Amino acid sequence: MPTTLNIQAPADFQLARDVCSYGYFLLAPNHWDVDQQLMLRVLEFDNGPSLCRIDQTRSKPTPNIRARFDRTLDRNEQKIARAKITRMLCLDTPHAEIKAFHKVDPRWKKSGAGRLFRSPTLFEDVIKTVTSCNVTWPSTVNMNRRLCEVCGRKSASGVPGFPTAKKLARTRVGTLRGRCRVGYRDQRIVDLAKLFAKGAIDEQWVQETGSDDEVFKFLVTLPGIGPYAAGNIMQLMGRYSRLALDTESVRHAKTVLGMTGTDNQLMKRLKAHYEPFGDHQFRSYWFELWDFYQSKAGPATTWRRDATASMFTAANLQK
DNA sequence: GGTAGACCTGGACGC
DNA sequence: GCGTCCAGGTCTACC
Repeated sequence: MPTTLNIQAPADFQLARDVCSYGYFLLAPNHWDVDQQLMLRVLEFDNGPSLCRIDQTRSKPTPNIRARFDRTLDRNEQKIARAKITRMLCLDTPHAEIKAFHKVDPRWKKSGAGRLFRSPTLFEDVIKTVTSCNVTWPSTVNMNRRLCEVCGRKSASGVPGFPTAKKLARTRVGTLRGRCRVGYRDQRIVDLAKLFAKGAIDEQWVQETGSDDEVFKFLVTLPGIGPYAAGNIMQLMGRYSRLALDTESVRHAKTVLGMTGTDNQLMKRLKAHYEPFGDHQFRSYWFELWDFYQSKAGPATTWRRDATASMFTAANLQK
């Protein structure tokens, strides 16, 4: 009998708002079902992947997350599934932390925004970040779809998941370039996968115990990870004290914040602008950017994965 | 420490 | 439909 898990969420958690809060919810193998307002994706286990449907029941006093799988999970798999879903949905971010953010930046108190969607594993977040560098959004969408189709294992339902570090560490660079169309990122992806697969990255230190400064310095030593990617990976680990500045930030500075100057000057002004938000500055920056996107394309909860590739071309954002 | 150029893909545009 | 241009972050070489 297929497994169903119930996971208690923090009192302020809202599935639609908190899933549709960061672009990775649109990248394969994630699939936001707009009509049913639920998340579908394959989760990876040692015994094989399983397609999971995640929705929310409004039980009291706190809402429940319901995860329905396409096969039976054993006890160990259930424990792993809970941990992965908790990471994706930031269920371990307590209401108190969100309230602290809203105290620093009250603009988001009414909507309750504060959690940012992420992947079930740090490895997937790192690879997704590499596929978002030096490329426009449609290419990022395609790279992730192809990585899953070419290298991911299929669940009982026939839907592929995201490839594991072990799998990508053994994948030929020619396959990544030729079939997944990742371009020059091929070798960097394999090198990163090898580091994760052999345990050369202390995930507990990176995610929990290291200081923000130490972790940032470490991340920029990894292949394919520069200052932007490191800042982005930091926020995906729940470390919001740094910005991840790219050309989108420059556009935001000009069009939304009304700043002027050269790109270098704008980067410095952006840092100064968000400095007062302290440990929450990435959140403040990101929800401003997210608001802009939603003003262009409607509520993120209505975005369909396959349509966003054309919605977020540079030309459309300039309009 | 700062800067220039290469890396690769795919969208936009002109013909 | 084809060819060309350009955007995008990281890395390396060079000053």
